[in-house]
Amino acid sequence: MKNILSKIKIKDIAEMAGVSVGTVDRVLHNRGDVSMKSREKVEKVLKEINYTPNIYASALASKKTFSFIAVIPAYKKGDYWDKIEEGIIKAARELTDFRVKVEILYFEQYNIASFCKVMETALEERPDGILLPPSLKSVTFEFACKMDAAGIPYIFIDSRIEEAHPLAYYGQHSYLSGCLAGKLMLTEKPQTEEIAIFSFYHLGQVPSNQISQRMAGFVSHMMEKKESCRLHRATLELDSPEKNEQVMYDIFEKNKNIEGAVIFSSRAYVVAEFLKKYKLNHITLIGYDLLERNIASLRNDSIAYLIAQRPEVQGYRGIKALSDHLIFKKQVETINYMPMDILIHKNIDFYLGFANY
Amino acid sequence: MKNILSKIKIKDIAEMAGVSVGTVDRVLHNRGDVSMKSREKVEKVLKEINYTPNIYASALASKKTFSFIAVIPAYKKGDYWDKIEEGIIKAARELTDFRVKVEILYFEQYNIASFCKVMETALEERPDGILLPPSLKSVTFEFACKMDAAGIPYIFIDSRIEEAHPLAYYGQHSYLSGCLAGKLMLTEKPQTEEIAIFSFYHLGQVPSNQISQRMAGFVSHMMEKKESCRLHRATLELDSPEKNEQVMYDIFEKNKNIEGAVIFSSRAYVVAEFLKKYKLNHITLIGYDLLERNIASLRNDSIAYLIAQRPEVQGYRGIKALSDHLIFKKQVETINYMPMDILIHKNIDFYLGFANY
DNA sequence: CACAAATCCGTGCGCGCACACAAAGATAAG
DNA sequence: CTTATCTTTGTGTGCGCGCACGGATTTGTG
Repeated sequence: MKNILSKIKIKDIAEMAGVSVGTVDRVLHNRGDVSMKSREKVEKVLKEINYTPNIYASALASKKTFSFIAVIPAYKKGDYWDKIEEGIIKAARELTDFRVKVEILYFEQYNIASFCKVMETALEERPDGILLPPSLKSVTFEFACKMDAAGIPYIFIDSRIEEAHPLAYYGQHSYLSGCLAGKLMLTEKPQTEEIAIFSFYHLGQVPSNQISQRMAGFVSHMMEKKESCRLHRATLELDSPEKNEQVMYDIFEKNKNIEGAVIFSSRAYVVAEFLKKYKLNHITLIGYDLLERNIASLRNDSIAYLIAQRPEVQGYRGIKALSDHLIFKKQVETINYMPMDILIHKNIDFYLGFANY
Repeated sequence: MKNILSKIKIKDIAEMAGVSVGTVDRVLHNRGDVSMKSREKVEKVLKEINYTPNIYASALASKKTFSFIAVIPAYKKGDYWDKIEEGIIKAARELTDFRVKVEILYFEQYNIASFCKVMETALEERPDGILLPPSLKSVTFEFACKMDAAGIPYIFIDSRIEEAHPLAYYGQHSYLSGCLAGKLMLTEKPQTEEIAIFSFYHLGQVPSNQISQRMAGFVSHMMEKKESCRLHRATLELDSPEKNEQVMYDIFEKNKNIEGAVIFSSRAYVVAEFLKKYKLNHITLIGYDLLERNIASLRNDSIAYLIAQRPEVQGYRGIKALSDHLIFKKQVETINYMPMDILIHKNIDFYLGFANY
């Protein structure tokens, strides 16, 4: 009864194989200096039993230290990246007893020069692993190659670059999340013939793959299921509330038949707050991500659906993937699409009240 | 730079306080035999620094062993309880190095005598913690009292009994998940005036709180939002496919205007497969839980929505709550409602492809 | 055949902690 | 002041493992 609890340990293996623990250790970590005969004896035993080392004892005894670097955009509180960082920090805490240090470096979002600079410093530190969201494809790919060359495993979060070879990717399937938005729109407004699509854009900014792919998915779904539907596109700007208000006013004024609106960035609240202000509550708005202002708008019904992608889990699992690979020698799955969580007024509270880790 | 990695240890505290490690240990675990003077010295240091013990070293050194018992219904593969057990086993694996043994005992679902018998044996084993889904209220409450008296912490999963005092509860808010079903139904079929509600029932069975509360939530939502809507209730039986088919045939034949159907148990596939067979694809069906046959029906569009509640997470967190409480001395949240995940054809694959732990 | 070099292997220490045990100090009783 | 008793404190051992060092065995060389 009791010995269910005590796992097989190296000492047991040594006895079974008729060698010393040192030899078993050398075989397990195959660091040489073992004769064929002993190696075979040990390997035979290993094949028979199912040895799983006590990773805690192992970490305790190990003198190796690890340093990971997470490179993410500087963010404001309540932002999408805030959640990502939350997950990174949670993972970091759990790993301190394994001698892992996680450093977070920030770059200016949409600014490619800033991204490059931060990545350079990250590489200079020669960390054991790096976590980053891809930026401009060509540039990111260059860094990916450098990391490959330096033998530094790296994790992509948020979005993905096909050409690179990260240890793992954690993020949404952007295109299909766009289709999902389309599907939700048609469920909510099966009859509608006109829909508004808003994008944020700023001159000189790096466009987001993520967002353009969502849009592509949405458009393709609409084309397929309701070809007759007209899509009105409009562009908003960061930090230009008056201008944005004008843009929205124009589009909704000119096209009274619009019954639905979508916004593929995480700033749906900009549109939501406009709809609220002008009491356009016949318009179904669909957005992405659980920013605080988005949630508020979901609660007051100016947003109908939010599609979420568990950013905190992306950060958490990203870091964990590095430690699984480097420390615990576990196989890690390469492509990890996040669930596309559908949040509405009715279920948001339970979602928020729950830690997704 | 490097010493960020090395945390404060007991030895450090001992030096700072000018006592030996033994004394610090005695203060930390307050097991007496410490003079006021030394205690104060140590506590002063503890207040200044933020000591977090290395739980792995601690577990390694500790001679304590723990035994948990999980009491769950016997299930068939692919069932809801299969997922729960999956989570329990995952947690158990992670805890073996902490000298935790988890034993799973099965009772016959809906059979109160069987439940009692299994609970008796569980109690006789005097485990350190018990995890169980409440059965009949009065009976479960009695066992709860016994466990309280014996000082055995217990976890409720799946559903909840207000009167008892479990260490924690993990499960859905049944009533509100019923409301959610109502909301989804009205989104999908805003015009419908007739809806069918199916229940499973068997003579002598213990009725499920879970299910009746979901129904209550659904009905109340419909009453509030669309009073005119007529709800047709019908009862199905386990293992009576022909009889069930007759019941369904009758209800849909007699009420040609029915455009929606709901089923609050996890066996939506029974209705779904009927709808598929008779090509009643104008009927929107809403069900619960990701049984394999439900998923198949979601994929072939005979189920429109499935509401899921992360059963594997319930099992996992339930066991983890016991170890958090008993071993790691962490505070555990008492009421933990699971997110109400909304699954449709478009997002099911990503949900299934992802481990929710 | 002696001795050096190379290969192989066992032992011992320490990671941070829990816990037992013995030592030392304080107090009481004679 | 001595001895017995109780209180308080320090030290030592081992949990399972990684790792280094030194010893044992084999092989090679003159």
